[in-house]
Amino acid sequence: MNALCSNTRMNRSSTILSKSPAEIASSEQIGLPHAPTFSPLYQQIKALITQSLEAGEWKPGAPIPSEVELAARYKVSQGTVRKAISVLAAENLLVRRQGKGTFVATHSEARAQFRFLRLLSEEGASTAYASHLLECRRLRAPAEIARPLELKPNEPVILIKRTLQFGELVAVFDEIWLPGNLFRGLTPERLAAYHGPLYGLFETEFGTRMIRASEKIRALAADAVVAAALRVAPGHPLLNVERVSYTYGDKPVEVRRGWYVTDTFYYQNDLS
Amino acid sequence: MNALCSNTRMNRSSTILSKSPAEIASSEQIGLPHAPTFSPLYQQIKALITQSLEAGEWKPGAPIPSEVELAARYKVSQGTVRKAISVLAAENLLVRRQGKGTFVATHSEARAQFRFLRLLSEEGASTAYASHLLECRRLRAPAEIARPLELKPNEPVILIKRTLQFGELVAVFDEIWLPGNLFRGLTPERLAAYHGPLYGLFETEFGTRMIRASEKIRALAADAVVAAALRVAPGHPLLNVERVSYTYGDKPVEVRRGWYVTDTFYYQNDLS
DNA sequence: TAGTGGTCTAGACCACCAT
DNA sequence: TGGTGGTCTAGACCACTAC
Repeated sequence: MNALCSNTRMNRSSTILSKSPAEIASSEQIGLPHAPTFSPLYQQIKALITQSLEAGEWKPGAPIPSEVELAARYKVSQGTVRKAISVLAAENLLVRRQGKGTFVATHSEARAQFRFLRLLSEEGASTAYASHLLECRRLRAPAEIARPLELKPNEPVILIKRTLQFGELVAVFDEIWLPGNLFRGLTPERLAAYHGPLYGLFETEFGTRMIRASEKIRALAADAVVAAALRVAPGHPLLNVERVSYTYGDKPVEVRRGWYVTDTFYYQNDLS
Repeated sequence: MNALCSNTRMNRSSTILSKSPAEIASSEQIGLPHAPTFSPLYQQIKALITQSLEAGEWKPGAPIPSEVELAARYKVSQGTVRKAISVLAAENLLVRRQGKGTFVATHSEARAQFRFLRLLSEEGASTAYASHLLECRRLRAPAEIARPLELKPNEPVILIKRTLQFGELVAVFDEIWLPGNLFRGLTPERLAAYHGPLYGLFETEFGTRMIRASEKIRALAADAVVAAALRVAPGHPLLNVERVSYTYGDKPVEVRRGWYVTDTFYYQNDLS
C-alpha cells in the first residue's frame, strides 16, 4: 500500500517516526492500479525536515541537529539523512559548513543578498544600495493581484512602494504586494526603521521565508509616475520585472513589480 | 605531494588510471605550505569523464558506458563513479535514464530546446518559431567582439543575423558572432538548409557544444535598423540580451546580441 | 531474464573547525 | 581532542527498461 512496503529489509519496515513516513507516502492515490507512487526514504526524511523548518523548530541562521542525531531521530542511516540534507542544501533551504554543522539558510546574510536582486553595475559589481520608502498602506486586493497571490478578491493586502538608489543613481522603482493576513504588524514606521534586505525582515519578524521566485521580464516605456520616481523622461525604456515569490509548499506570498533603469546597470542571468 | 597521498586505504593508493589522477591533482601549486589542494576522487573521475566528452569519445545523444564499466575502467567503486556522474548530470552535460543508461546531453532534443531561449508567450507557453536568415558572412573581429571571445583583434569571425518569428509576430532579432577558426565550414547555404536549434547544428557539425551562457539584459529604444527588422517603430522599447556562451573549460565560443519585442512575449527567469 | 540506474546501509577514514 | 560534514567502499536490494 504505502511506499515503505517495498522496502523489505527489517530496519526499513520497522521505521517508526513521530510522524510516520507511511502517512506521508500513502497520501497519494489509492485505487489507481499500476501507479506505484514509490517515494524514496530520503525524500520522506526531506519532507520531515522541511516540516520542522516550516514550523520554525530551527530558526534562520541557527544550526540544525547533526546528521548522526537526525539519523537516530528518524531511525535511518546517516547516509539517508545526508542525501535528504543535500537536496535541501541544493534548494538553498539549508547551508552546510564542513566541520561546523548544517544551518538554516537566511536572507540576512551577505551571501544571499543578491540572490534575488540580479542588478549589476556596468563593471559587473553588485553595488551597495539605499532603499527609500515612498508609500506603505493596506487596501483590498485588486483582481490582478489577488489572482497570483491566490487570495479572494477584496482580501486585505499591503502595498509598498519604494526606490533603490545606487550611489547617486535611482535605478529601481518597486511596487510590493503582500497578503495582509500574513504581515499583520507591518507598518510604515516598522519598515522605515528597518535597514537591510526586506526578505530578512520578513523571515525574522513575520516568520515568512521566501524560497523561490519566478520573474517575467519585459521592456517598456516609462509612464509619468514611474518616470518621476526614477528621475527619467517619460517614455524612457525601462526593464519591467514582474515577480511572484513563494514560500514553503509553493505558496505565493509576494507579488513584486519592478521598473529598472538599465542605462548603466544590467540584469544578470546565467543559463546552465 | 599529490592529492591521493592522503588517501591511505590500499585500494586508494593503488589507483591507477590510463591518465593518472595524480597527474591532475598535482598540477596545482607545489611549494605553497598549508595549501592542501585536496581533490576528492570523484572530482578527478569527473574530470576524466569530461575529457572523454570533450574529445568526442561519446557522441551527443549516445550512451556512455555503464557505471559498473566505468568503475572497472577507473578502478574505483561504483559509488564514486555515481557521484561524478551525478555532478555532470546536474550540470546538464549528461542525462540519466533509469533502466536505460546515462547519455550525453544534446541540444537536438525537445527537452533542451528552450533552455537557452527563455521567451514565452503571454499564456506562458513556449511557442514554436521559424528562423529567418538575414545575413551570414566572415569578417575580422571588431575589438568589442574579440575581447569577450578571447580572440586577437582582427582574427576571423562569422557574423550571423537572423530573426525569429512566432506565428505572425517577428519577436527576435539576433546578431550571432562565432570564432571563424572553430566554424570553418559554416556557410550561408549550410545555415539556410538547416532547420532546428542552432546549437544542435554546432554540436553535430562542428563539434562545439555550448555548456553554459551568461546574459546581460537591458531595456533600450529600437534604432532604425533593428526596428525595421522587427517591424516596430524606431524608439520602441526592446529587451536587449547580450549573451556569451561557453564550451568545455569555460572557453567562450559565441557572442550573441538579441533584441526582443516584449509586447506579447516575456523573458522568463526563475530565482531559487 | 538480464542489465541499467536508484536507494539504503554500515563502517572506515579524511578534512575542517572549535576547544 | 572531539565533533562536524565529506569521501569512499562493498554489498544488498529495488525500480525501470529492454529483449
